[in-house]
Amino acid sequence: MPESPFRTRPGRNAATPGASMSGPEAEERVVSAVVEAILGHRIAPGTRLIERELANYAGASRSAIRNGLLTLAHAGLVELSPNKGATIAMCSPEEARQIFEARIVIEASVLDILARTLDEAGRARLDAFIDEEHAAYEAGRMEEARHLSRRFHLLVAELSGNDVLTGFVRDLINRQPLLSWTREVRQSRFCGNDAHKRIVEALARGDGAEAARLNTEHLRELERELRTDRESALKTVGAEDADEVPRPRPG
Amino acid sequence: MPESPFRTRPGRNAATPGASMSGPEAEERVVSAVVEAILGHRIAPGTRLIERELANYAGASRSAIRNGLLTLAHAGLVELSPNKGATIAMCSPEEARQIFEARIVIEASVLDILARTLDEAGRARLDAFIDEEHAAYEAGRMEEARHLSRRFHLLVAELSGNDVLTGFVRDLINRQPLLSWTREVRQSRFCGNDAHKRIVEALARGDGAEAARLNTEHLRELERELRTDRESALKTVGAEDADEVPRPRPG
DNA sequence: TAAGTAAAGATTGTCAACAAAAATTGGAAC
DNA sequence: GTTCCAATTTTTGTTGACAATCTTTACTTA
Repeated sequence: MPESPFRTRPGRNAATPGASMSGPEAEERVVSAVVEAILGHRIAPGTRLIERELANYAGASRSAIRNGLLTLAHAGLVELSPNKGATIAMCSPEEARQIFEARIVIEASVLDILARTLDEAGRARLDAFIDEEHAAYEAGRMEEARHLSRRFHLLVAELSGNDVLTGFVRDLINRQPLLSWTREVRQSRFCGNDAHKRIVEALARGDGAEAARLNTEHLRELERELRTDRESALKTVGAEDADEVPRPRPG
Repeated sequence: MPESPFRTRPGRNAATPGASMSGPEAEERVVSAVVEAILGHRIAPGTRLIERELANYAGASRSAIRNGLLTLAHAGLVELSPNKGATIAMCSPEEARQIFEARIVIEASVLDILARTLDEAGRARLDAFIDEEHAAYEAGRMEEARHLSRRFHLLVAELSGNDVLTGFVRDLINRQPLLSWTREVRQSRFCGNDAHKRIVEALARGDGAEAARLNTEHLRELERELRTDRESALKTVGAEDADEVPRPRPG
């Protein structure tokens, strides 16, 4: 069984390595493995991805890996430089700001659309989702809670019925974990506050402007938290265990 | 000299075929050739792209072509289906609606940002651009005018300083020609009305809301024109010269 | 010790050939 | 004339090998 090419936390692997079967699934396997690893904060930005290692890991040929990396690069999750290879993308503070700005304006538009078109079925899905999210949080299943918290914004986009905007939102959400390279993001206010719930209530009232305002506030708070996390991480960067969290290699 | 793989209008080629040199430029050459051909309405949506033909045309190997097609697929310009190959993407009316909706909301946000941040240099660039656009229109250089007309919306995004949103706008604009498959889009109101000029004026006043409103109106009119073009094209589809405009092949 | 340099190793970029799948062609039956 | 089916051709998918490039290592020199 090939070893995971990602440095992982002890007892937690990036994904189950596939058999050595190849095919179009192999490409997807690599893509989703990398995405999952990024989302789970198991790879740090700047980590170099080596084609051959990924190929062995996924039981695929280098061509499939190459395609997968191209896909990831287009999604902004990895950076490709000619003759140098692929690394997990690193977001500068400025890029992070732009991503948040983009999320704010696009999600505001989506909420505005949704407030006008939300039907009973959609409302029911949102309510059920909020309950599920709350339950995960209450039960202390933090990883799941964080996952659902991200999914909420995607669900809102999906319900708006615009696949194009939904795709943009998905890309932006997937890049979120690149913005902070601390392993464990503070979860306190993630789902503790009922920001999502209040957004849904505004939507149910048909008040798109208020829903957008709440969402904007919510994202701004997230951005603030992230920035403080980032700053504190920079201060203590020398004290961490290099084996657990791979440091970005320059160049 | 290899023949163009695109059916072209007489006396007008998709691009100058490159020498048989290979390399990373080959991939870009194919990508830009296809993009240009789509933008110039020289390939119809649904046209099948055959790897070997593209390879001969661009003087590249199939690998490079394959990467290029993947890039184009990510941008939504071609569709890839396994074992079947690549075709120029076809937009359903619903997709077209979604693309316009996305443009409307994203460009509105961009204009809102820009109204607050536009400086003298930016203002000057916009004015110069408007002049250039007008000049091209007056001189009857229609292809250039159409090109500049699209570039205007991109320039606005660029000036907003948000690369993420700019990328989204670029993708959306590039897909525009897929929405109508008539060869010659009626140009009458494209640059004839001074929609762009009025948008810039609103921006200069710092009135982002008005700029956004004007832009939305502008895009809605474009969408209306496109829809009528599309409908009339559907009526006369049997009467056209099959050699000039390749019909989409089903499957 | 530090800096510079050349060899060795590792990694990516490219290609051509082969295998698998799909599209086309031709012909037979109705 | 139309429909079905098999053989052929075309096209895509995959692999492995080789060349070009970058990175590391080891060594020399100041």
